[in-house]
Amino acid sequence: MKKNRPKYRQIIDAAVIVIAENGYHQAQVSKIARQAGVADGTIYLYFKNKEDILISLFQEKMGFFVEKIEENIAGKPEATEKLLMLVKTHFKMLSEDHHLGIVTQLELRQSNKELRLKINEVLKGYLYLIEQILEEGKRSGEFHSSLDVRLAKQMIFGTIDETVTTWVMNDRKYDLVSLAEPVHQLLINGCGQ
Amino acid sequence: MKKNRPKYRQIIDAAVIVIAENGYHQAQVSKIARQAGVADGTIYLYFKNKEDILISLFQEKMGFFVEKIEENIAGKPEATEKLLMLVKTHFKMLSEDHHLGIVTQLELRQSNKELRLKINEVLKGYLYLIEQILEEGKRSGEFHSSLDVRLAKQMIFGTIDETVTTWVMNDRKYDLVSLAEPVHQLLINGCGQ
Amino acid sequence: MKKNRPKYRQIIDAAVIVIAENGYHQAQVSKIARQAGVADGTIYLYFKNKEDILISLFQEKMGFFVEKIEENIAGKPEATEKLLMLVKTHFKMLSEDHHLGIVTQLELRQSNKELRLKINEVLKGYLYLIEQILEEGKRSGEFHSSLDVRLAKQMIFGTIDETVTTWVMNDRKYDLVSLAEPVHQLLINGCGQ
Amino acid sequence: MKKNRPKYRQIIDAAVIVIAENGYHQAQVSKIARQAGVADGTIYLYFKNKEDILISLFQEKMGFFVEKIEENIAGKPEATEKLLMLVKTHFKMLSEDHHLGIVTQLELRQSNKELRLKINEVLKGYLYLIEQILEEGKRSGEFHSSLDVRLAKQMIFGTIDETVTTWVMNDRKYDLVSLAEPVHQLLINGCGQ
DNA sequence: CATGAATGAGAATTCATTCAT
DNA sequence: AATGAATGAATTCTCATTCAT
Repeated sequence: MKKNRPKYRQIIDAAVIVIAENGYHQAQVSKIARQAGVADGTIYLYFKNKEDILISLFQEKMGFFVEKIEENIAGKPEATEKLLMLVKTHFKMLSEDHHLGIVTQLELRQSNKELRLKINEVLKGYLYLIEQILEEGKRSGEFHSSLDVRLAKQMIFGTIDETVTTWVMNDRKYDLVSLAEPVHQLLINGCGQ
Repeated sequence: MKKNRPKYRQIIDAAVIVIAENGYHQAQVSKIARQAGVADGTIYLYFKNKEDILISLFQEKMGFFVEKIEENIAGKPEATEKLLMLVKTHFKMLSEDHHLGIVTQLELRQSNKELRLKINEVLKGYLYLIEQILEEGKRSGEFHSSLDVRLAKQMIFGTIDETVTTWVMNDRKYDLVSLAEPVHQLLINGCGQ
Repeated sequence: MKKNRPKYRQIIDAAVIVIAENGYHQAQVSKIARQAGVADGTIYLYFKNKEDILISLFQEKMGFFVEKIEENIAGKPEATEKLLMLVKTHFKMLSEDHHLGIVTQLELRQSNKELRLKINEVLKGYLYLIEQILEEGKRSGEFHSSLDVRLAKQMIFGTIDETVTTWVMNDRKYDLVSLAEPVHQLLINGCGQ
Repeated sequence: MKKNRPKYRQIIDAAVIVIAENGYHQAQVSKIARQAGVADGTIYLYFKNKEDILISLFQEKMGFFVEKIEENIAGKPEATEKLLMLVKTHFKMLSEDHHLGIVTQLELRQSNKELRLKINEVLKGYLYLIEQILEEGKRSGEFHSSLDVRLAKQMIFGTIDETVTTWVMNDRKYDLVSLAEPVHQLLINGCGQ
C-alpha cells in the first residue's frame, strides 16, 4: 500500500506547505518535489497526477478532521453539545495548523470545477456528521420537529465555512476558537424550538 | 465614459455566457470576443486586461443585485420582512439568470487570490445591506439585543451562499425560490428573540 | 506639396521627441499623433506608413546637416580646414539638439534592416561631402596621393560616428565640441602626408 | 555547469544561423529550437529568456574573438604589428564565418537599447585590448606621446566597425582581408609620429 | 481635410508528465 | 525504487493601419 510508505505523507505535507506559502497557482510539481526532498518523477510513483495530490491531501486532512470530531463528540448525551464540540473542534484544529486554513479556505478553492466536485465528495463525510447530529436533536426534542435537515445542514456548514474564511482572509488577527460559542448559539437558535 | 457605450455591456454579457458554458479556464479572451461579436483587440479598448473583465462583470452584476434588493426592501416596515425579501430577491434573480449562478458560485471562485480579494471588496456593499437590516432588527426588538452583528452577518451570508452553491452544484434540479421562506425562518430563529 | 504644410513638420518634430523620450520600441504612432496634436488617422494623410515617418525624419534632419556643413565649409581654401569644420559642425549640431543625438545614434539603429538600408541611402549625401573633401585634399597635396578615398571615408565617418555614439551612451556628460580638434588631428594624420 | 553541456553551444550556433538567414525580427524562439534540434522548452533550461540567448551568443563569439586576437598578437614585439594583427584577425574571422558578420553588424543592432547596453559591456574586453596596444605604442615611441588614447580607441574601433559594416551591407562582394593593411596604414598614420 | 473606433495577426514562455538510465 | 533532462501544447495582449463619418 502506497499510502503507508513514508514518502506518501512526505509529499502531501510538502504540498500543504508549498501551497500555503506560494499559492495554488505557484505550487508547481517541481516545487512540491523539492520541498519533499524527492525528484520530480518520484511524485508520479505515489500519485497519478497533480490533481491526485490535491484530492489525497484533502482526503487525508478532512478524514483526520472527521475522525477527531467523532472522537470528541462520542460521549456527549445531547445534540446541542455535540454541535458545540463540532464547531469548537473545527475552529481549534484550523487555529493550530498555520497552513491548513489557508490551503482549504483560500487556495484549494482556486482549483478547477472537476477537482472541486471531487472535494465535495470528500466533504460528504463531514456533512453526514452534521446530519446525524441534527436528526438526533430532532428526536430528542432539542431541535424543532419540522426542521428541514437539508437546509439546516447548509446553514451550519455555510456559517462555519464563512466564519473561517473571513478569519483567514483577515490574516487570523483575532481568536477563532472564542467565536465557537456565539456561533453555536446562533446555530441552535436557528434550529431550535 | 466607456461603461456607457454599448460594447461595454456586450462584452460583459458575452463573458458571462462564455464562462458559464465553457468554464473559467476555458474562457479565452478570443472566445469572449467572438461571442460579443467584436475583434479581440476591441476588448482592450474597454478593459485593461482579462482580469478587469471579470472584476467589472462582478461589479456590474453585484451592483445590480444590491440595487434591486434595496428597491425591494425599501417600503418594508420590519427587519425580518426585509431579510425575507433579501433572500427571496437573491434566490429569484439567480433562478432567472441561467448563467449567472454558475459564474458567481462556481467559476469565478477558481480565479486567483488577488482577483478574489477584489471580488470581496465588491461584496462589501452586499454585506453592508445585511448589516443595516440586523441593526434595525436589534433596535426594533425583532432580534436579540445581544446579537453579534458581525457573526450574524457571516451566518446569513454563509447560509445563503451555501444554499445557492449546493443548488447550482445539483444542476438546479429543484426550485430555489421556494427555499427562501424556510431558509429565512432558520436565519431569524438564529437571530431572534 | 505635403512637405510644406505645417502638419508635416509638426509630425516629424513630434516623432523626434517621442522617440527620444520613449525609445524606438515605445514610439507608437498614436503617441506621435498625440504629441503632434493630430488624430492617428491624420498621420496617414502625410506619410505612407510608420517607416515613412522615420525615413522622412532622417532625410529632413540629415539634409539640414549636409546643407549646414556645406554652408560652413564653402569659403575654406584648404581640405583640412574643411574637414575640421565638418567635424565641428557635426558635433555642434548634435550638442545643440538634445533629442536628435539620441534618436540618430541609438534609437533609429534599432529599426529593421530594410529601414537601415534606406537610411544608408540618405547618408550617401553626407558621405559624398567627405569624399569631395578627400579628393580635394589629394589634389592639393594635403593628403597622400595614394590615399584610398573609400577607406578614408569609412575611417572618417566611422570615427565621427563612434565618437558621437560613445558620447551619447555616456549621457553627454562631457563636452563633445571640444573633441572636434583632436579628432580632426587624428583623421588628418591618418590621411596625411 | 550549463555552458559546458553540448546543447548550450548547439542552441547558440542555431541562433546565429536563424538570425542570419531570417533577420532579427523573424528569429522566433521556436525557429531557433527547430534549427537546434531541441524542443522549445529545452531552450529555457539553458537560457533565462530570448534576450539571454542573444547576450550569450555575443559573449561567446566576442570572447572567442578577443582570445584569438590575444593569441595572435602575443609574440609581436611592436605595437603597430599588434594592431595590424588585430585588424587582420578581426577581418579574417568575419570573412570565414558566413553568418557571424550579418548577425553582429546588422541584425543584433536592431535589438533594444537594454540589450545593446549589455552588448557594450561585452565589447569592453575588445576595447581594452586596443587600449593596451595604444599604451604600449606610446611607451615605445611608435605613437605620438600626446595621443589621446580614448579618442584613438574610438577611431580604431569606429573605423574597423564601419569598414566591416559597409562590407556586409555590400553583400561581401569584395575581399575584406585585403583591406586590413591599408586600413591599418590609415590608423597608424592617425596615431603616429 | 480630419477624425478615432475598430481591427486581427503574431510570439514568448510555463510546467505537468514521461522515460531512459 | 528513484532520478531529472527533455518535451511541446497552449494563450494574452499590442499596435500599425483602415474607413465610415
